[in-house]
Amino acid sequence: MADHFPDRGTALGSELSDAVVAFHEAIGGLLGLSAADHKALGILQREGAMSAGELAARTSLTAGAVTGLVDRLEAAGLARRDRDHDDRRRLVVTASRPTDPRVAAAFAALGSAMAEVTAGFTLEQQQVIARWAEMTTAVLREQAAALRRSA
Amino acid sequence: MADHFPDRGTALGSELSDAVVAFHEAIGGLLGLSAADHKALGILQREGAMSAGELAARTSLTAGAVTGLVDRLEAAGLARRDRDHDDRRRLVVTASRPTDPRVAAAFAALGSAMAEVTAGFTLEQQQVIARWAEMTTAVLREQAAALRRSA
DNA sequence: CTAAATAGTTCAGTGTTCTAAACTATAAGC
DNA sequence: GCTTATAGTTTAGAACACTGAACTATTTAG
Repeated sequence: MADHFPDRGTALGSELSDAVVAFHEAIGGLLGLSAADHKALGILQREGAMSAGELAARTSLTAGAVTGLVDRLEAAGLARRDRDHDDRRRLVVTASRPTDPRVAAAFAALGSAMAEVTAGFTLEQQQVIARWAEMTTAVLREQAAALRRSA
Repeated sequence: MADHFPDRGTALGSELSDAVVAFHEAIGGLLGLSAADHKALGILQREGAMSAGELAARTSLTAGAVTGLVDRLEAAGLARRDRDHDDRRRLVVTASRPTDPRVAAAFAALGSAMAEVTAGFTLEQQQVIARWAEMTTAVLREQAAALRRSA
């Protein structure tokens, strides 16, 4: 994703983007998850517990594939299956906190390293950065959605 | 990748990170590439042309798998195979500019949207953001490398 | 109460990509 | 010039996750 961008700003952005992806992959590798499974876990973490059917819709997988997906997440101790009390056909899939101490350590290390980075900026500067991050996130989401539509 | 982070700064970072991954995936989907192939293409774009063996080392794939990988990239018009002049056993794999007009359009759209974001900040603020991006990139790379070592 | 619909699981078959090993072509050492 | 090493390709087989369809359990409608 690099040298499509001519100017320095987007070059920086693309370096950052690569680093983000590399970190995601490293975490996924540690958990023994494929990229697809890791992505599904991300959906569960971000959007909270949901039924298997909803997860199927969000991942564009069939019901059968979701069964296997949840099997793998559960086996890795990263998600939980519960029956819905009201409708006992339904399944509630919940992301668990990863119990692997290496994962916890990884997030702790990232957190403290990022805290150190943050400390290098004034509060005002931090607000500027936050605003940029918000705007950039919105742009990326919008562009990704547009791409999906055009595909 | 979401709710591991307690504070707002890292929450923002994780949103940004998700958005980056989503954009990567959307581009990959448009090109009809698997995540692994897309990643390999990224390596080629970022680090420049390299031999098949070097690509194997960078992707942790066997020689045989790289043959298939380069086949797919070449078929998609995203990479080129050339014989090395000095050592004619060697292959030089070069990433090509994607010819698909939708990809070009996607990057153009992203570029101009990001230019608009950038325009919302003073030069001084842009420098702050750039510094933050550089530091964050370094932290992420370092943490990813540490994770890979521990795995 | 029975029939139809719905939620998930299981299973058989398919496609994809990987590894390992045999193979081809080229280079380097002696 | 042989011999050995190296670069990449080919091939056979294994692993894996997916789809679609049959199946089980539960709920809803008539």
